[in-house]
Amino acid sequence: MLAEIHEKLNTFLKGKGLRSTPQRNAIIDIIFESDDHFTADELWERIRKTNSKASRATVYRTLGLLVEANLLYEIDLGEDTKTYDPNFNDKPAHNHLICIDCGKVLEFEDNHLELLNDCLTRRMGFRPKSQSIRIEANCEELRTKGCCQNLIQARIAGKRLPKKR
Amino acid sequence: MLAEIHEKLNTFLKGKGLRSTPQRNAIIDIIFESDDHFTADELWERIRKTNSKASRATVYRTLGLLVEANLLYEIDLGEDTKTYDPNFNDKPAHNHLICIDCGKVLEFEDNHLELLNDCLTRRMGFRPKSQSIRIEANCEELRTKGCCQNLIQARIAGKRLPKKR
DNA sequence: CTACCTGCAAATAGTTTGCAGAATA
DNA sequence: TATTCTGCAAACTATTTGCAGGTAG
Repeated sequence: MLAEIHEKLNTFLKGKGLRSTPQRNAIIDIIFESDDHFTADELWERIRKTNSKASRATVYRTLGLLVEANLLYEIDLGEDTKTYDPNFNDKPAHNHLICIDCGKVLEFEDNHLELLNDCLTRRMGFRPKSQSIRIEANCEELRTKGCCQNLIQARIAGKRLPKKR
Repeated sequence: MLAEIHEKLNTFLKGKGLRSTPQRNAIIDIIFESDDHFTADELWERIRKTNSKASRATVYRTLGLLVEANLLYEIDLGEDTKTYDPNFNDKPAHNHLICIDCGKVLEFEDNHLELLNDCLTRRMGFRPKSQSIRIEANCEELRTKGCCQNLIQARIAGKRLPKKR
C-alpha cells in the first residue's frame, strides 16, 4: 500500500522534474500510516514526535504537492482550517457526515446519491467533475442514552469540540 | 420582504438585549437588495459606495449576528474566503453547483436528494440537521461551443476565475 | 555542477479583538 | 444613565514566500 503510494508520487515528481527527498518521504509515511483526516498543524505535530524532521513550510509545500498528485483530498469541515483526507481510490465523491455533538467525521458512499447528483448536474447544463456532500447531524446515541462514546473519547483526547450553533 | 427581514432581526436583537443601529440596518439593506452570494470584503466595498458607512470590523460583527439569527448562511465555495448566502426560506439544504470554468455558482434543490440523504443519515445512527452538497462541474456550453456567457461576463466584471486544478 | 529543496523568518490574507469615545434604549 | 456600538489599529491564525545555504541527480 505504502509502496504503491510512494511509487505514484515518484512518478508524479519525475514527470514534473521534481525530486524525492527524506522530508517528503517522511511526510508521506506519516500521513498514510492511518487513514484519518488531519490538518497541516496536526501533521506537523506528529512529525516532530518522530525522529524525522520537516519544517512547517515543508509540510505545507508537500501537502500542496500531494493534493496536486491526487494522493490527498482537501475537504471542508466547516472549520477555519483546511482538513486533508487520504484519498486512496480516486473516488470522485467525498461525502462526510459530521456529528455536531462530538465533531466525529464519518465518510460514506452511496451509488443512488451519486447517480442522482450526476443527473441533476447534467440537467443544469454541466458535466459533473466531482461532488461532495456534507451532512451535519446529531448523534442518536447521545439523544436517547444521554451519552455517546465518541464524545467521551473526544473529551479524553482533549479535542476541541464543535462550536455550538 | 426587506421589512420582514428587519423585523426578524429586531426580534432576534431584542431577545438578546442588543440594539438596532444605522450601521446594522444599512448592512442589511445592502445584503438583501439582491440574493447574490458575497464575501465580507465585497460587502464592505458595496457599502462604502453608498452614503452609509460602516467599518470593516462592524461588517464582520454584523455578519456574525446575521448568521446567528439564521438570516444568512455561511457556505464553502472552496476558496479561502468565507462566502455568505442570503437564506430566505430557512431551508435545511444548501446545494451549490460551481462551474470550474467561470466560477459561476448555481443553487439547486431536489426532494429526492434530500430524502435520500435523510435516510442515509438515519441509517448511520444520526438525526439529520442540515445538508449541503457541492458539485464541481464543467460548463457544457463552453465545451461544445467553445465559449460561455458566464465566462465572458466574469472576464468583463474582472472577477478572479477559479484556479485551475 | 546545476537546479531543486529546506528552514528560517518575514510577509500576507482574512478575520478578530481591546479600547476610548459615540450612540441607543 | 447604563450599556451597547463603532471605528481604529493592533493582534491573531493559517498559510505563503524570499532568501541563503544544503542536497539530489
